Amino acid sequence: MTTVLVVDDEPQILRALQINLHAHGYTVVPAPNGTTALAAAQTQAIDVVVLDLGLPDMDGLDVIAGLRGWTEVPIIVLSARHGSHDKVEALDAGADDYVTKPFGLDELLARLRAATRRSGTQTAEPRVETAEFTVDLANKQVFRHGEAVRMTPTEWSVLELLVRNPGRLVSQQQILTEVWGPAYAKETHYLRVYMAQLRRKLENDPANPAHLLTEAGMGYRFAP
Amino acid sequence: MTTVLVVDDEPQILRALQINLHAHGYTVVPAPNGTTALAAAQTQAIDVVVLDLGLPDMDGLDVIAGLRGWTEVPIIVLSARHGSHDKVEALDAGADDYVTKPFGLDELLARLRAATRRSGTQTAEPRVETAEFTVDLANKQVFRHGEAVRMTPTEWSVLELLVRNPGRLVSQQQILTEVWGPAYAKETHYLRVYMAQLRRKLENDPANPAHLLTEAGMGYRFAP
DNA sequence: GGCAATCTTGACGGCTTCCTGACAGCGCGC
DNA sequence: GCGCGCTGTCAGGAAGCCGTCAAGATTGCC
Repeated sequence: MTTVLVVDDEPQILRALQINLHAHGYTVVPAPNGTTALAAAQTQAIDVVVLDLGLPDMDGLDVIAGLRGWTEVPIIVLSARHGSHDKVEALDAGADDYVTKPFGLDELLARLRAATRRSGTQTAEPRVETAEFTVDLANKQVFRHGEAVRMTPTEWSVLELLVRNPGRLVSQQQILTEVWGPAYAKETHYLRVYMAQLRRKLENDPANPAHLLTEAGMGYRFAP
Repeated sequence: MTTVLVVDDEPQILRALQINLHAHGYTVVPAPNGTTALAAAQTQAIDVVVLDLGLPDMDGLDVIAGLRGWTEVPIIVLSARHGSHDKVEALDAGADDYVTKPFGLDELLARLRAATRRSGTQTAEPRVETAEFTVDLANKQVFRHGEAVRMTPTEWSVLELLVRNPGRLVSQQQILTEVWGPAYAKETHYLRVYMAQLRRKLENDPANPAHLLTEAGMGYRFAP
């Protein structure tokens, strides 16, 4: 099943795309603005993004840049602007395709197929493994030495964010804003508690973690 | 150097594309029809194909199919037909993109860049390398002779600033204001301490640095 | 209401990071 | 040689950060 993140600020278009894409077998994750779109991309497995450039809260180009900062997921831009300058900007920012409104649903579907066909070969597996534990992103399950490990919602959110950025340093701020919300960006104590719990559940030697690493003053890192 | 196979039956368009693409740094392999196009793709290393659907000898869709039989090279279709049916057919046949005539050269170039970015340089990460160490900007990680080197937040900030300006002289003031804040622009002592630490961690001979150079009285320079 | 699971909050010890001061070395002009 | 300005080196202590444990809140469920 292919999951499409659809970003559009007009509710009726969002709804229409949602219905039509769903009817063609896609799982749709709707987002009415850039902020929720970026948040959704971090926490869910997205196969392709359909992005309307005209958003209320931030520039569409910044959404592209935000996504391209850490993921190669195909991005198809929708826009009412026909100017070549706009197309060039979006494509150079990292978009894969640019479709001008009005567009036929057939065409969008074909471009979706083209985009997923390309990335499909290099399939990002929804499963991350280490020597000690396995994280099944799709099913939200964690195994350690073959045995299922129970996670609380918060534990899972933190773990998922780290595992979705393997090898990448994730700042405390980023974890806190993604998991608890922007108002909690300073509550670093939460993180210490939950990192300790995750390590106790997943690491062989919680005091000397092999995969859930802390970089003092910088953030945390998941080492596969 | 990126090589583009341009397939078009109209000599003047073919010639125009050839000149313009060449002017933008591409190597162009021209082909006036489908047969020579397929032959050329077999005998030369092609990075991306620009294909006009209206060919004299065979259907453009068959050219796409012929290429897709053995290669994943990106194909950008040019066509005078605006109908969504044509687009769907071409895309589903294996094309990566579909541009309708008339089109701006800027747009075609942007789509070329998008296509080659996807396929060709998937290893092109924001990484800066020297003979002795590698700085991974995206993951905020530094390797020296293959081994990860831990950086403190301040060390990383200084290093990142220098590495993001390779070969360029960065004044002490600039580093101090960027890393510590404008109020610290005079605290050059901080810099000496941290440059020493960076060199101790990264240089083979910290006393005779090869990459983190001092320009007396001016600032510092990163030499790749 | 009672219970269990989960999330917050507090306290404390240990460790990392940062700042700071003292001193040595180098290049330059006189 | 000598002073001067700039730079590199080292080490210690203060401040802040991190891990740990355990005791309240809060929530959802029976």
